[in-house]
Amino acid sequence: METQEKPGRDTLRHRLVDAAERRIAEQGLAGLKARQVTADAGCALGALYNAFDDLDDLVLHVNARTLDRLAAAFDDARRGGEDAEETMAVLARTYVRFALENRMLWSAVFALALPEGRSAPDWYVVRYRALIDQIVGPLATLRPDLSPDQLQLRARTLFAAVHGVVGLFLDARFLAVPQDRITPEVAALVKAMTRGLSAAD
Amino acid sequence: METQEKPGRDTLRHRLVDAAERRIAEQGLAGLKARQVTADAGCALGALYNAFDDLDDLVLHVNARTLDRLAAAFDDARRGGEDAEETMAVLARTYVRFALENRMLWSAVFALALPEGRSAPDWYVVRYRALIDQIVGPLATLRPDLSPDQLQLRARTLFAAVHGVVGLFLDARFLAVPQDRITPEVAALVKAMTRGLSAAD
DNA sequence: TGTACATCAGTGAACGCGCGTTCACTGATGTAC
DNA sequence: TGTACATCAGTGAACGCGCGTTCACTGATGTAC
Repeated sequence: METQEKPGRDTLRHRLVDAAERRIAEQGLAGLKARQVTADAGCALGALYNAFDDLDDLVLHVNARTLDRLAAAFDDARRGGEDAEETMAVLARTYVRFALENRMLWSAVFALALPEGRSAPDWYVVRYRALIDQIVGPLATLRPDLSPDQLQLRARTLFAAVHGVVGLFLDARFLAVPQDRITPEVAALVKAMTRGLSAAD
Repeated sequence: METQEKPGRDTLRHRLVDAAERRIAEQGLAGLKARQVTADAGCALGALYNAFDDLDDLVLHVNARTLDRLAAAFDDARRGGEDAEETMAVLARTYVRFALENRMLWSAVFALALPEGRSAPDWYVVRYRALIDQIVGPLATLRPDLSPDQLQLRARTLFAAVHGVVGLFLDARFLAVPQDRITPEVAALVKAMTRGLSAAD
């Protein structure tokens, strides 16, 4: 179903993803409209449906790109840490910075609600899993007591917890929190969660 | 602007909130439509705008009710704990159970996106703050080293972290996690976060 | 080199639908005299 | 007790708009002979 990604930097597909990415970054996922994005990409409305199945499909491609960028940032981050504990700390800081710098794009990753029956395609889910795996690495060092299965789970928990903190602090729905207080809070959270010996479970 | 809540159990306002609550519980926030909810409540479409400013206003009232119910559950929970640590653990379990049993209603609390300029009214925000205050109590006992300001912040972090874990595990967008594994993970998270002496920050 | 034909990305007007909100109107209830 | 009038919750047809998706068509490019 999914066409092989064409190599061309200037294919219509590529231009559409670019345009959609810009649009989402500025207006949020809800601000992405078929007419706008095709105009931005310099093609007709109908061409969108030649290049992609539908709008959701286009959004999935933007999100995949976002996930890839975070994965790349994680790659860099992991090279930065001396030991596992520091690596975890750096990963956390990286996540927070990334989420702050890519607010709209990052929320789009979680805001996209596929219709009832439809679930995200493999090439998409794979990217999310890759992110978790980057956490499993250092976590395994810090928590040698956990089984591989438990590590997978705990890595997700950690990710989700940090995600929750950043997310809730970001949207400012209820009493905004100054941004410079987010990073220390997340640091404390991660440090507590990764402490080996004394930690519960 | 906000009318005094009429006492009557059977006012149209009350019936509309009831109907909206049922609708959201079953179909999610996105499934709430003006026509449906007024039909369910047994009134004409236009009556909705007599009773409430608009649909969002109605949703706010449903959400307020949901927040109140969680607050009530927290009240009970706090009576259950022997010491502060156990109280925190019970609160966490309560939260998880509540979120699982009220999935749609609970996500509606966070999914409601007020239009650009508009922010949640005071009578609404108050309820959210009350929830946080219930956490501050036991947390203060466990972390006497934190200032009131820091406690407020940390309570939010804790809440948001748990929220993130439950939320991400719930929506099953990426690899669903069996429900019975959520509670232990959250327990571990909370225990780690509330450990006093050795904890960071 | 030239001609006929097939292919297919790209076009944009038109379709169709869902849905929030409005507004002129109704009719029951309460008040004044 | 009766009449005239005001009030206001409740009504539902109509408005208006936004927007995703389709589809008959165009025109450039490639292929066969």
